[in-house]
Amino acid sequence: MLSKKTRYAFRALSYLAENYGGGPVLISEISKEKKIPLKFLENILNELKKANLLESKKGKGGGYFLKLSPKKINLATVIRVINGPIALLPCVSLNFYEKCEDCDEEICGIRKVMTITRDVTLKILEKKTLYNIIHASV
Amino acid sequence: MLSKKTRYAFRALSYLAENYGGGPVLISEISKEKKIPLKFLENILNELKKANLLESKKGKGGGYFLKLSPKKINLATVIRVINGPIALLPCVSLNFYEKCEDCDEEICGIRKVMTITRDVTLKILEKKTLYNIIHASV
DNA sequence: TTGATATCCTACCATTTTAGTAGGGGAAAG
DNA sequence: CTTTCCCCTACTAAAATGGTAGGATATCAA
Repeated sequence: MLSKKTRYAFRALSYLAENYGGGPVLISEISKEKKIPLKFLENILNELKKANLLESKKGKGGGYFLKLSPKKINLATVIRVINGPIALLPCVSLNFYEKCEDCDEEICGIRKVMTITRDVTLKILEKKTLYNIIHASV
Repeated sequence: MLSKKTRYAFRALSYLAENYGGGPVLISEISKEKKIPLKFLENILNELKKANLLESKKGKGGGYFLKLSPKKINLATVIRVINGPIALLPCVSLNFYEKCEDCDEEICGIRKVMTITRDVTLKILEKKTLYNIIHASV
């Protein structure tokens, strides 16, 4: 399951996507509108910034805004930044790979299934973007 | 990601699947062969038993064995018993559903994507069984 | 019927992760 | 040079994870 933090991230990003092109948005505004604890949100937005999804501006008239168009930010990227691996096993993860002990990867049956699972999941999460989630009714 | 406990469960079940039809297998044997901490494994096998996947026999000649054929135990079931929900969000889970606050499910874009993701994942995990993972090379 | 064998059950515990909070520092605008 | 607002470090409570300990209970077999 995705952490609460990740769900907050999606909500915040949706809000920023809706305001894309409209200049910086205050943390406090997002916090209020999307009901996300302010200081926690501060943290989340900063991580997203470090991951190059957001940009920020300090001082008056400052705030956060999307660095890329909502169509160019896919859900897999967001999940990886805030939540971590998408694969169900470390030995199957593309971005967080870790070898598993006591297991021959060549013949491991679980690994094979989890690889397939990862692939179909990624096919969706990498294709769907912030644009898709704010225009879901279409 | 699946917990270590879930991975232990899969390893133990694979062993029991390989020994299917050969009578009860000792916890201590599985523990030794699959390098799983004994008391922790005890716990896991008991949960699987309560979920009707295993049967057990006490006393001499006792142990654990699969209640159903390896072809009838699918991976989704095992994951749900030991790990919990398969969906990425509670509001999208079939077996562990929980309503999310501040979200209209009818129009929630994230929910829509996560529903699709759940469906493709389940399609695989419900189809693949213990038989598949012990005969992966085929 | 008693002892050995093996699962069952309850409770505990250390470590890590999650979900925050607190408070000051530092850049930018005016 | 002050106000606004992001940036950064540190702390903390609660829950989840990954186990351990030890006795209760059922079964078999001599």
